[in-house]
Amino acid sequence: MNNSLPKVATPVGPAGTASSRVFDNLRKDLVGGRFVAGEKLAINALKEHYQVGLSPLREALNKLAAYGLLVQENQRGFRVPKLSREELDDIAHMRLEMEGMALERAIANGDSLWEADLLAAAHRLKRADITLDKGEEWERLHTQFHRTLVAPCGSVWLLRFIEQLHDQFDRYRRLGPKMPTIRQELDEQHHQLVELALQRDAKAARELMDDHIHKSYEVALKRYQEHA
Amino acid sequence: MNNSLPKVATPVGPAGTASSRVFDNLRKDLVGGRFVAGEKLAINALKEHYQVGLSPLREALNKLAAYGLLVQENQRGFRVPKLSREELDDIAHMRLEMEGMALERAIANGDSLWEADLLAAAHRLKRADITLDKGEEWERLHTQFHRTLVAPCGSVWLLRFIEQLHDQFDRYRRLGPKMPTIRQELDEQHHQLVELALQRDAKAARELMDDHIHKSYEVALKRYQEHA
DNA sequence: TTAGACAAGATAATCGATTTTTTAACCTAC
DNA sequence: GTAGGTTAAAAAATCGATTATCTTGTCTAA
Repeated sequence: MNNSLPKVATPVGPAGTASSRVFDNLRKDLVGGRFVAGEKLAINALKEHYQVGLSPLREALNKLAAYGLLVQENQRGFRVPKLSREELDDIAHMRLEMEGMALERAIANGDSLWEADLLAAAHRLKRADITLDKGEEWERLHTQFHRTLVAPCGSVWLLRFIEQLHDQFDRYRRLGPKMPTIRQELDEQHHQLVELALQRDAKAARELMDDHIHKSYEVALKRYQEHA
Repeated sequence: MNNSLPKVATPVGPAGTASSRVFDNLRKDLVGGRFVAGEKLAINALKEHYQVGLSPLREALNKLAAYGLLVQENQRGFRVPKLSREELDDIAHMRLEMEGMALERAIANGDSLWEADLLAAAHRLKRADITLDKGEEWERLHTQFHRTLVAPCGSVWLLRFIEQLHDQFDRYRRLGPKMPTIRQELDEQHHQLVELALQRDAKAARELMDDHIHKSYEVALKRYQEHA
């Protein structure tokens, strides 16, 4: 086969449409706390910032509103949702229920490929942590680790909800700077979770997951309270 | 006060923006089965059908995609999601977990205003059924009843997920024509649910809710299997 | 025949400009 | 001073047209 002129290529292109690109970037920035909660978005400024036209930008904003990372009010644009203690409690509580459920099911269903993925994800996460990266890459790997952990739970909708809750939770967790002490503790738990998962100890794994979410919750709460 | 020239009025107008109007209509039509699963949407045809311009229509489509009632593929538009036995099972299973949880919490939290709302919602639903309405109104009241039942569960996110699951579930349930026999049975359960809720019998209520969802699931499954 | 190339038509995505609505500032009458 | 009203500016929503991409049918060469 002659490959002098690769037909379509773009095998790992930076995604197709302007709309999807700005959606990804906005989502990252909203979750990462680069907007202040309650703020009204200045669409023209966003247009410049993300270097897109009005139409793709508005389409991205609409998607984010349906996803819950923005609030849309008829005729008066888009806002970043407010933060509240009540909502943080709600999100954490839902994470407890849903990730616990998902983890138990994943441990029941996961095959050996899953075990390998899990070890790999945990290892990548640990290395990124050692590297003391600026954080963005650690966040990506952290998300990926938790995603992998529950991936074989067997429910597409459960995974979808969990992902949504993570994004919401991270709006609180990522309000402030890193807290090295507790972070170490949480990192330790990641590895323990892998071990328990490999041992197929669903009960212990769920208890540890509960504790993990509890500790994360305390971090998020502290940051929320210290925030303003 | 002189009311010769009512200034702004529109106190209960048919919603503000073209985008939100077409979103509501499309959502209703998608849930009600007026599109065939897997179908690719012809945007120009929709523009005519819903009498809107391209921009508000696309914004609505984007929101519906983020919500899960449409699938968006880069550069090739929007499709109605396929139906599958696996997904129906998933949705039903998630409904069991989440509505059960919500009902228990609602029974723990609900006040006397809730009791009144619940009785009212159940009564309206029963009357609509007697009227043998074309169905659209019954559907609205049915949704409203289930929403009321779990409303005071205390979790905004749980309610949000349940609503999303209902929309998805209804894509299956509303595939075919009504089934009067089983419908009667399900209607009966609505009233029993109210009774158990008023008695604050969380355990029995949850069991009945499980059964209710199971029966609905069987209806939906049958319709899915008979469908094509 | 059939895989690949090509062109024409259809559709999706985006842009630039217009229309509509809200917001803010100012004014006036009580 | 303050409620109500007017208007100018700003912002949101929408439109009409353009650009980019995909799809389909046809043709050619092996």
